[in-house]
Amino acid sequence: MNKEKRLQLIKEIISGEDISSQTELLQKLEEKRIKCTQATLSRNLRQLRVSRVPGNSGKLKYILRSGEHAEHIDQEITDIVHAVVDTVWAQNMMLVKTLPGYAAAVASHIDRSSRIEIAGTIAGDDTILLVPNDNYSRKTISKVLKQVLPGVQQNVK
Amino acid sequence: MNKEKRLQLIKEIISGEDISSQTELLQKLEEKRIKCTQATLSRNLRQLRVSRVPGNSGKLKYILRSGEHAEHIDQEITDIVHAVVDTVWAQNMMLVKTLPGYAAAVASHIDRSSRIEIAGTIAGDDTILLVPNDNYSRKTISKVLKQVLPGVQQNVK
DNA sequence: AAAAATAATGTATATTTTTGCGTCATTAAT
DNA sequence: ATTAATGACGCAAAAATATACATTATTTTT
Repeated sequence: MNKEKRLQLIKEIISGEDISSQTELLQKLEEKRIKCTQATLSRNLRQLRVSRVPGNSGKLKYILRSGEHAEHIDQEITDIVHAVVDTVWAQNMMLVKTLPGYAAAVASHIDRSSRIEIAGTIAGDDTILLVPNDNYSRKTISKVLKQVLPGVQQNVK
Repeated sequence: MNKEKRLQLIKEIISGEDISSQTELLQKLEEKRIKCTQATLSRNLRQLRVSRVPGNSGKLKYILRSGEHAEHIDQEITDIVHAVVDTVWAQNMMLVKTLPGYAAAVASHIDRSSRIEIAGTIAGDDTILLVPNDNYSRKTISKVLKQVLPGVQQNVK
């Protein structure tokens, strides 16, 4: 089982070419030796907030909602992560502290992960306010952030 | 037969409330004495570039695609209200999404209303976090915002 | 004004997506 | 170390959407 890898690949594929059905995406994944069922894809796409929109040609295609213009997340991850200094919970929201001037970059990175668990972020200079969507626990959010910002230590409680 | 009217109504309905299926939309239309079939809706939605996206709650909903907003971007915004793209509730706070770069201006506008119901706002580039004071309901806050930013459509639920 | 071309629509159906449920795996709690 | 809780997944069925085809309306051309 390698969900993370699959999610990453899904993002890459749909932002790289026009995919119009889950079955089609399934095949593309299979070419990369990643197998799952269409049902799983349906769930994954929701989690990534991928949506199917009428493209310019009129044909339907999948797009990353918040990451339309952005490139996929790649090697830079590790760099960005180093800017994170601390994470704190308050009022059911997470405060992510960064090195001065890095908040925007990290927030943008979080935004582009398009995770459904996150309602939105607001970045100042060295602090990010991360607002979870309703009904997601701190624990869940922490997990998500762990995926989005691998290696960052978190104070869950 | 009155396609134009129907298209207009579709836009109004889906931007005013959360609709999650064409059948549901069909019923809303019928309430307004506009009748057609699901097949026609499917075609109309494509024409309007409406798409179905996983909303914050995880549930699917129809939205008018960014083409609209994109047009706005080039234009000069005369009324600050027009910069507001969407409002979302999460964690008992309201997220006000704006066109890129407009959050500060809109937030400032909200602040200057000095409404007691609002504890404060924090603005990023295109998102405002509006923090209500304790013991004010979502509904109340929505009403306040309606007064402060007249004409902005809100999804209360 | 008739004919021809184009657009809109409904019906029935095909295609696609979503979901309830059972199972197995992973993680947390006792 | 067990047991409980959570998450991921496949399968199959349900739900939802898209479309081929036929028909009717609308517009354009002659």
